[in-house]
Amino acid sequence: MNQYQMKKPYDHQMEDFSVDSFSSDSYTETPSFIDQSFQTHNYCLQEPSNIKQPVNKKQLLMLQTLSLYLLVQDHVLAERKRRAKLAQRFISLSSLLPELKKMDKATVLEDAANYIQELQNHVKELERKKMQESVEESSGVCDPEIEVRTSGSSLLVEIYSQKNCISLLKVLRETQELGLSIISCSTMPFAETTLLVTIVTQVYIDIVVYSSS
Amino acid sequence: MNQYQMKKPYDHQMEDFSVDSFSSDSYTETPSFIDQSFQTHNYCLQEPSNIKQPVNKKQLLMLQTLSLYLLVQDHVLAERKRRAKLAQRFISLSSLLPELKKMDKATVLEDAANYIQELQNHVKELERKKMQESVEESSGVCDPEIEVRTSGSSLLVEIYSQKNCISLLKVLRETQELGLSIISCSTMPFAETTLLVTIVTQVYIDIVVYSSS
DNA sequence: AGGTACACGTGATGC
DNA sequence: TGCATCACGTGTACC
Repeated sequence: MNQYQMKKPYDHQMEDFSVDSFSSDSYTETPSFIDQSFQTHNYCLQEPSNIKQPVNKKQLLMLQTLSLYLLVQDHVLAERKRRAKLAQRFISLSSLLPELKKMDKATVLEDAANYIQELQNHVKELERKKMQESVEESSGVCDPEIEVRTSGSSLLVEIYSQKNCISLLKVLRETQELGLSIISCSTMPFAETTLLVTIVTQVYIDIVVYSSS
Repeated sequence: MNQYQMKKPYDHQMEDFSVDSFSSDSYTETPSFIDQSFQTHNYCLQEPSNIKQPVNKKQLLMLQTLSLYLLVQDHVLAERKRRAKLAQRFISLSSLLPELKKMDKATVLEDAANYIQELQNHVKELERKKMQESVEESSGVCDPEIEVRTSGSSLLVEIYSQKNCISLLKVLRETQELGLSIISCSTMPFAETTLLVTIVTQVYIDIVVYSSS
């Protein structure tokens, strides 16, 4: 799964990038002059009278070399951290891809791109269907003209729906929830595309009927 | 957009990786011994009598060095090709990501992973809704019990639908397309979740009615 | 100026 | 055996 972390060409690729772990690499092992430099530094601290003595050319060169070395090591460390981050991201990304056989970096990138496009198309398709459905539905729900006539406690509701499918059961259930007892309900098709719904109800509790639209 | 191709640290990062374009890099420019080796080789070809002469140690060393050099150059070229491929894939991938500000490799990888997860969740959500809708719909379309009674040229159809929304208009339209003249159609809710549809029709042409329960 | 990111050439490793 | 891939240290550029 995580081949990115398994290769250890120089035998010093550690999780924490500890400098102490360097051993077999001639490029990165601590040069011999380091110890000498540190010893010189300690010596100066131990004998304050010598601090203001101008360091000789050899010592100066060593100090310069040391600071350069430390700078370079910093650079090496930073680069190593960056690579580790990239490797980790590669692993995370590849773990999201389906049917992943080769764990190539190139393959991971390519498959990720293909997979994203595939998902985008899928989403687009699904949302297209969803959209047209909701358009159909909302135009069916919002459009109908509703006419109400009363006579005593009786109520005549006429719904004139333009679209294919209004949720008749929902309408009837909501009617009942309003405290209206349904006496009869008839539906008739009209002009091939519209539906006339006629509901006769009886008010059996005291309510106020709000006309919306 | 394509920062991956813009950095030219050694001033020899070319699109076609032409070796001729190498100029300022001490690591990759053709060493001085190359010309000598080629001259030696040409000399041997021009004077066949000298071919079987054992080459001296210096010439042998040069030839060995040359072949090694060519091998190394092959390696360099292959690695360069690989890097170019990776960079290209990075560009392709990043071009698919929305709202991409930083074009970091690390950022591209992270954003790609996040985007994929986002899309996956989106698809999952959409398909969940789709699924439950189609389940509702199909159970509403397939479940209803239908009872038909005839009396002369009259037809009484009773549809007992379990679910929320059957496409009543569709049923009525198809009824008419079967050559049935609709006399009346009444719908009544029943037990809060079901709908009883009663259709009275008259057969006005000679047809054969198939029962597709 | 220091930090971040990159491409490079190189040696190593696995098929 | 080549060939492809990798991680590494390094030099460089941009902010």
